[in-house]
Amino acid sequence: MNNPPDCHLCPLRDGAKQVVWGYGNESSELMFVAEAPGKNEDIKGRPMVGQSGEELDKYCRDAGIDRYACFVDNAVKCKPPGDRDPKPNEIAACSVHLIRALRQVHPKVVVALGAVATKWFLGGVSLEQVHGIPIETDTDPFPIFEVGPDGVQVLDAAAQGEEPAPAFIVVPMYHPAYALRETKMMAIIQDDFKQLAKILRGEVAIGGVKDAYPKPFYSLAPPTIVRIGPPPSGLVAVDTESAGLNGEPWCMSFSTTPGVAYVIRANNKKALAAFAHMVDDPRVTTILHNALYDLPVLAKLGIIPFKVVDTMVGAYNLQRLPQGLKALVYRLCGMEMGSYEEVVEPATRIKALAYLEEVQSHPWPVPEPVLTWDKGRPHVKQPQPIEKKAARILKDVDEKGADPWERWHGIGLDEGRGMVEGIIGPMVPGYLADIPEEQAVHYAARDADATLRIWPILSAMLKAEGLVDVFATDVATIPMISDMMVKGMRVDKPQLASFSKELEKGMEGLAREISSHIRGEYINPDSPKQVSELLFGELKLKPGKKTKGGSYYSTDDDIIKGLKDAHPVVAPILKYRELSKVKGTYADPLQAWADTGSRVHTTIKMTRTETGRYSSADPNLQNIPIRTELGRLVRKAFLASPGCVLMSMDYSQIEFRVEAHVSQDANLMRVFTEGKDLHLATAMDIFGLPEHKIDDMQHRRPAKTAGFGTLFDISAPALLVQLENMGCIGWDEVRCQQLIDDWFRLYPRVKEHMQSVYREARRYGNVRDMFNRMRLVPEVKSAHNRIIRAGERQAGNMPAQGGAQGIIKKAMADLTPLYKTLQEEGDVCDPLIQIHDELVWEIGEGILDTVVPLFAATMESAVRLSVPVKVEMKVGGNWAELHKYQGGEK
DNA sequence: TGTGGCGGCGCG
DNA sequence: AAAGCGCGCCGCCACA
Repeated sequence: MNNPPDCHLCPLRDGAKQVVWGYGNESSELMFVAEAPGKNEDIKGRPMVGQSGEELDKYCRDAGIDRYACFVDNAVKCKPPGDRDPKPNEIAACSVHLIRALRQVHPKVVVALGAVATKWFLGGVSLEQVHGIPIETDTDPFPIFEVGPDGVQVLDAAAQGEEPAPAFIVVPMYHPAYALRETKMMAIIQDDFKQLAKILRGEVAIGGVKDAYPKPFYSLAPPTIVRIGPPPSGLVAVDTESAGLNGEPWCMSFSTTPGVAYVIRANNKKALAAFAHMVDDPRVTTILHNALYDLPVLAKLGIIPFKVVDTMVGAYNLQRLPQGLKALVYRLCGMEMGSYEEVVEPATRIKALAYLEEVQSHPWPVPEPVLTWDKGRPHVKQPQPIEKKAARILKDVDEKGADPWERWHGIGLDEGRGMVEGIIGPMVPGYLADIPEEQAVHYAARDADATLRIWPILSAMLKAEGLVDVFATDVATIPMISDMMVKGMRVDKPQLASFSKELEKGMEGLAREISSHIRGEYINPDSPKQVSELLFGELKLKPGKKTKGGSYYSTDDDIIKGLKDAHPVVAPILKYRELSKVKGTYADPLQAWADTGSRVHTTIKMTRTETGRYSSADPNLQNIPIRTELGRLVRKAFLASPGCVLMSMDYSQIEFRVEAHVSQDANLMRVFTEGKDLHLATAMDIFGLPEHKIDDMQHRRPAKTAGFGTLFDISAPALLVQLENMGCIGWDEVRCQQLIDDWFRLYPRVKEHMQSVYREARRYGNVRDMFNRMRLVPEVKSAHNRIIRAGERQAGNMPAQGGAQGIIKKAMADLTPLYKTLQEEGDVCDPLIQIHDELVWEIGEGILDTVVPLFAATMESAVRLSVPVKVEMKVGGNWAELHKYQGGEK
């Protein structure tokens, strides 16, 4: 390669040790182009030789590709400082070198590793959409250039008498370095390398899947729609679009034939009624993409489908597909979709500007000064008046083309935006209603078309992967999950408000107490860094581990709890943290989340976790405090409605029961069939003591902790930390290791089962739980031991966590017709939230005697295991004070 | 001024 | 050498 001796085309060279030129076989048909050198590359002068280089090697080897027979280069040849992304001007300046390499090597296939390289070759495409898809470049994408004193000059190739650069195939991929951070991405990269091998063998169509219906027909539904009958296929894909402040439905769209879709406007009552009748039919399956969003909207339109499937859930079950409709349908059907934001953007912009003009033209109250912290000292800051902020945004829109919507929402609610929105209402985005109807109809219809087209493909993939039952179970829980979100949980707003005040007072007192212990210096107890400098710097206390970043010593609870006796400042710091957490995460936000009826509505995500669990967000109702007295005061503010009680149904020891079932360990199974307390029985056995000699702290708690640890493959040092934390005395690493060994000696098949799961993971790169739910563990095929071990632990935990989820999901499906029937009969029986092994309900007092035994029996018989399944039922007026249900209560 | 990573911590 | 699974959210702080 005729590289220049050095290069100063951009400022990056000044901070780099050397220019890292492309390297390798210059007559290779395959070339890799990554982003920029990192630390290792900068030292060694070769591209992709650090950790991500090793990762690249491994993926290549596993796919049968010889990386060392290839040419490897970067889009940018000098290491950016601090490993930041290279800037556009740096990339542009460095292009001359990449073009030279491409012309010299003239590869047939170029792998673009990462977003920067992909953008260089293909422009602004989404990697989520196009990764692994071979795309042909233009005939001669690379101009001849000349580097002169004025910079880079592009010359006309033909005029220079040069041959045009030969066309080649670009395969965009995620960068291995990204996979090292987000190890789940390894699955996608590994798949793409397998795909690359096929591309090299000429087995893959260039450009990906072709859109089979490039000229679709989308339209407002004709008047004859009122006579619509069930489609011959029994399949109808449906989507909804909302507009207006309260998310009022604007239309729904449907498709029963690929490439054809219709839109029914929300005001077309007759057509909606006809459609509602059509889908309320056992012969018709309604296909939705993200049913949890659409079902409540459809309900508002009077449409309650008889049978629903969800393509987003299908994509989730398959694990290696994008969940967004746009990327999904591009990859599966080659169909291109405009984004909603793009479609409504012009309207959003117009409305935002008008809003900001109004804000700017009013005088607003001067904001109160805010107390902040600056280098450990309190500091009073005078926030900018909100009308000034609005003016600033308008100016930036004019001068820099800023996005007015984004900028306004970048202002914190407590920075004036909340006040303004309280008075003139929030800024309203553009809706489909605000753009020309033809465009709106096209956009809305296309989603239904896309959903219909992906369904048969997903359906076949689910079948091929043995995931039909898993999918069916997930889909069967949709109605209950949807109801939970719509119903919400009742909170006592005044109680939360006064609690917050008390917490604030408490925090002030603690902050004073903390500062009284140090030499006139203030610290912000909310700052881990300042706390660390105080404890381990000024006070010279004995530090534990460093933080992950390594810049200072960790101050987490586990570490500094043990320092309470070493210095009196430690205790108030920990207490302050507890108060701060409760106030900032629960007491304050929950008030704000509550609707006018004092109910908080969470968003439950069915497609988020690796193990099949649900997650809850905005607000998260799955992590309301329970373990400390103070935290329970938050829980106490969750109330039952008048005439109702809260009911909690909790699977007892469900993960261990699942483990007993899947491992078939005789001892573990006996514990449960004989109805014993697992951890007590374990402690008696391990310590060789009769029950009356078992001490909780000395025996049962260690056995319990070790037991839970085995499900995660805990290490002896980690177990030691746990035990010491709980106040168990006399443990060391050796004894902890012994305890773990003893646990497994007592339940030997559990260990064998875990090891067989590791083998399964290493062999297939994925593991299945007892319901055949699949979890990918691409980590086991990493080049790095630490990551492989983490992958194995994740794999080992999947059968228990996934299995437990499978059981409660089946129970939820079984309970759905029961509670729906009660509701139809006029009773109050509402599911509120699922917390992994627990369901919380709001139940009319009068029907408790019916509901408790019926629901308990339903949950306990949802699946048949080799051991009994037990449920604990508790009721009460608030969520903190539940008691075992005895029956016969009022 | 706005953003994202990190430390820390709430739950199962 | 590091050595615990699964989540979401808060405040701080470095950085652009």
